[in-house]
Amino acid sequence: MKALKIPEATIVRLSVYSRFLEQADKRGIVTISSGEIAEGVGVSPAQVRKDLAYFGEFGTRGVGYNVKDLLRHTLKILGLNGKWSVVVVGAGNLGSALVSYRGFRERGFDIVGVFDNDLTKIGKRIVNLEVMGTEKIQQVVKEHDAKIGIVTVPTSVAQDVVNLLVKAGIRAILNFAPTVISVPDNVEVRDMDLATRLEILTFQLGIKDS
Amino acid sequence: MKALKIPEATIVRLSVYSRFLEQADKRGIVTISSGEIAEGVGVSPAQVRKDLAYFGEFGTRGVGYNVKDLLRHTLKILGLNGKWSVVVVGAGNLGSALVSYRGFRERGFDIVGVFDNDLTKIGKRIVNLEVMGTEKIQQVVKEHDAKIGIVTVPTSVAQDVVNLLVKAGIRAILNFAPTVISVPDNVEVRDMDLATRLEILTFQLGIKDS
DNA sequence: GACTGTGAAGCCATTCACAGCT
DNA sequence: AGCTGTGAATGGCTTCACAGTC
Repeated sequence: MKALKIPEATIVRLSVYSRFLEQADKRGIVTISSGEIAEGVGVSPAQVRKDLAYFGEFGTRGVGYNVKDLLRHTLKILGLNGKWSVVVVGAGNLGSALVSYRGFRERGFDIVGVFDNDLTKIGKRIVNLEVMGTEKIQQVVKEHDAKIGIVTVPTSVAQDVVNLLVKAGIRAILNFAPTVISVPDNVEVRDMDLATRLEILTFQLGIKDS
Repeated sequence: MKALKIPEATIVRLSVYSRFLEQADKRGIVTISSGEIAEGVGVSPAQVRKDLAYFGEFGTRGVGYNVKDLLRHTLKILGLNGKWSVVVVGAGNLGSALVSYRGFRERGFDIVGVFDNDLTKIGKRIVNLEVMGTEKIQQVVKEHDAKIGIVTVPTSVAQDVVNLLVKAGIRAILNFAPTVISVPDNVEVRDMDLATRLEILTFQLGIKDS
């Protein structure tokens, strides 16, 4: 594979394109141009073409892109041609909400285990899953060959939980704890701190009103 | 104010620094260097200094930064010297979890209203708030002078909800719906699509295993 | 000696503009 | 004529390296 470095922003946009294409496909649209995609998702046409060009030539000059075809390609690129088993650690409000979040299933993410160390939570049912103690992480990860973990525990135990996930063989972590965690080089982490996202907004509001 | 353009990545890091500084302050650390901050949050020392330099000279050459002082400055820059009233639209699992999420309160975000149009949800209590119909948005936003809205409704109604928020005078929106929404130029939007975040990870996993 | 603040350099992502195909 | 694919130009963020200060 051409291992040329791809900007992360390109991947984020690809995810957006793929959802836009799903909608277009549902509406029965067969062919679409970079300009129409750009218009729909709020970027420039050149950006759309450049993003796609990292991965191949999917369009026809003078015509545009075949919607179904391009959709299939984008999903494939994102690794969404198949199911991913995911485990969630932290069965509080946020963790529970993520377990029942439909948007994950729609994109091929299957949550196969929820863990917590709070005895009042263990045994509780969330959708069709029973909350387990963290000592079961290893077993469940192996059993389902899960590669992705979601962390929604408090800051104080986030690193411990991450260590358990890494030891169990998890390769990618989505971290909701508002703290920086360390992992070996072969594990990917993305932080998703909710308060930080609001703080970007308050910063912007502060600038405008001054 | 010097309206020099600040990279958004700088703001995100500033949020991270401020939390790191809170921890350092709690541990009784009085003075800290850019190198120590960098080490703690996983960026380069030069990056830390450059980020801070956008906003002033907060350190002492040969010494470093006073922790309490720098913490106060970073919070101020982020607009966190005070409370922000926030409304949430969408009282499903995710919306409910966000209403009870402590990380918001800790950073000065006060959720003052939860709305939904699902009759089975209206009247339900989430923490200390009663879910209201969306026709009450205008009134609640005015009453609390809320400037920030969080959207956790399905894609199909996201744009309608955003329109209501904008009409009510909301100035900044955190959008969890996996679709692109449009707003006037004077309203800030940040998208926080949860599946997209996982897709960045699956893309990375795909690259590595090929 | 240690560490900040900053201009300059380097690097990466986006935009431009046009050649190439239908 | 219309639209893609892409090298070149631009713009912006990060890193470097050092002058300035304690």
